[in-house]
Amino acid sequence: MNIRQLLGSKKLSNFFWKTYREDPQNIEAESHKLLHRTGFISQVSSGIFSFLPMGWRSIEKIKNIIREEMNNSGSLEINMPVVQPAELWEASGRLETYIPPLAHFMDRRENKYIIAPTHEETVTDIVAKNVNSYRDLPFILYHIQTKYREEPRPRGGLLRVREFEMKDAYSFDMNEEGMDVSYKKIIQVYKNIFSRCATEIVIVDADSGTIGGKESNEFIMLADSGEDIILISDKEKYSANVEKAIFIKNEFKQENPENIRTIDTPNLKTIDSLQKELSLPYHKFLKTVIYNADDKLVGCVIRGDYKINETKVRNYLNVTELTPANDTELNNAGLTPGFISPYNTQKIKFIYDDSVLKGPGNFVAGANVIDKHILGINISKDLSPEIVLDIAEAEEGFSAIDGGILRTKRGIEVGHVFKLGDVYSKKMSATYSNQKGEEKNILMGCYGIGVGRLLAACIEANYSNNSMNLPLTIAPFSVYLLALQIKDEEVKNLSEKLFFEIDKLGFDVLYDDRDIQTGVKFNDSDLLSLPYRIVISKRSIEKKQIEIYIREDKKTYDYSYGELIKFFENI
RNA sequence: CGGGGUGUGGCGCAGCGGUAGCGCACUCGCUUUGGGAGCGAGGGGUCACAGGUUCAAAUCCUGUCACCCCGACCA
Repeated sequence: MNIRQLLGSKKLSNFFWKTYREDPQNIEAESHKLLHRTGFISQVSSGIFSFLPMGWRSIEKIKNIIREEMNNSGSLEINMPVVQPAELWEASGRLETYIPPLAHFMDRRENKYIIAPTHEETVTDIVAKNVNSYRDLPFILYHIQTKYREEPRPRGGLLRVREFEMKDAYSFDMNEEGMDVSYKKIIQVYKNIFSRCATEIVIVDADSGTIGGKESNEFIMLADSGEDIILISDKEKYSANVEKAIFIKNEFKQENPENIRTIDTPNLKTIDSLQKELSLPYHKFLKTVIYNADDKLVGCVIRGDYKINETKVRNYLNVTELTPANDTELNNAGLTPGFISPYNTQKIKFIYDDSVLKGPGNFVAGANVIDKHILGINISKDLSPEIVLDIAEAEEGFSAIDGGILRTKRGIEVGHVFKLGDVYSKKMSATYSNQKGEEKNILMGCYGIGVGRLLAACIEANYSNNSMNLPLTIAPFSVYLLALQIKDEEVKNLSEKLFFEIDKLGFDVLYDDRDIQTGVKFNDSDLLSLPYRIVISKRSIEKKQIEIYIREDKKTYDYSYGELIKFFENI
């Protein structure tokens, strides 16, 4: 390749690149603003974006890092289709249960096709058709493919979209031990990937949601703009998504059973107002919330010093819809909104949080009569709960199971791994014969990274005013070679010579050879904020010094030509 | 799906009953050019859409749609 061709796709006079001076109207997320202003993306519709040449270079760099690390781990790249027959999803049982509902279309012959939101079904089908023996196991397959999910609310530019590229990997093992090995292997791969993208991540215990399976971990990049809330123990041995987090509940001395008495509590419908009125601590109250769970009413009872974690309730009940019941539903069930209690309420199934058994024993609860509460309800004497489990939500300051104190942080979920076990292999007959010739279910794990979201998250983590500051590994280019007075032959020659030399050393150089205002070039360079910026002008030729700005140092240096080349040789 | 906000040239905005304007961007010319230039000359918009009120609608009314933000839900 000669220098002209090499320059072709790397000089701005030839590049399809448009930057914007102002933020687009309405948008909030900094990564979204910057992705737009630096011409990385172009919005097609809500949650659906095109990548432009500059943005696509970063995406490709991220994908290459992912590929290298996955391949190094021995995983094998494949490719699975986006369009899939509905039968595949019928086999796993997710055709009707997937949330949000699967996007689909009918072909000319009225056959139903799914636009895939994920690929467990497809990969399990491949394995069911092609694996027979324990000799074929274990292995890990992955691909980087487009997903489409009908998000209720796309947001934050690339942070939450409807169509996106995901790297999804799937492990196949003979037994639990093997599955654990694969799971740990991918966790290490993910650590490598994120550290190469220069993002600091926290690994947390997570809920497995629609995907299913038992154990699950999320990779969270800490950022105030993130939509996930996580809890980290200050002893740093425990961290979890709030959906999943457990904690040590306060215990109180068990009291002797009291007699029940009803009191007037006009308009005191909340624990807050009652607590003030009665001058009793929060843990003396029972909080009862009635939910509509897939059109059936279920009651949840928890001690007043805790809140209900709806994800935990949903998982226990194995339902898809769980919303607090409205007043009409409550009245129809003979309940009095604001004064509900499990006492003498037979029609409804109640789930108790285990906090109710940790003292003090006697509680204040609603009387199921308007403007009345009951004092002295004893948990074992009067209620004798049958279903007792953990349905409490962890909060800032609670005691962690490692002996530390839980702290709340916000973050962006950039990766998620699941131990699926035989959830899919059982339903889709992905089996193998073991050494004894017995047919066994293959145990699976699945592992995802959202590519575009990772880019947005890196920007959220690194941006400063009007600058993306992407790390060297994923910035669209490494060096911004800014030539001033480009019409000057000496400037042009020096610039091209330098371009070629640095390019040969393995750095992507973006050559700004545009014959436009100096200020525009500097501002574009600041927006893109590549790790290195070199300025060539008549001045450099006169002084025989070349100016380089090193972002990491936030400093400008003057080097001779030789020194500059040496500098890049030593990086 | 609830709550809020915004829709006017490519982008950001003003106009809020009398038939469309500003800045930037774009095209041409000259000058300038190490921090989003100056002067001059141009091109570009059925004012989101559909009804309605009015002599007259970007402007008022009704409805719809799109986008953004908060929540719900979700990887």
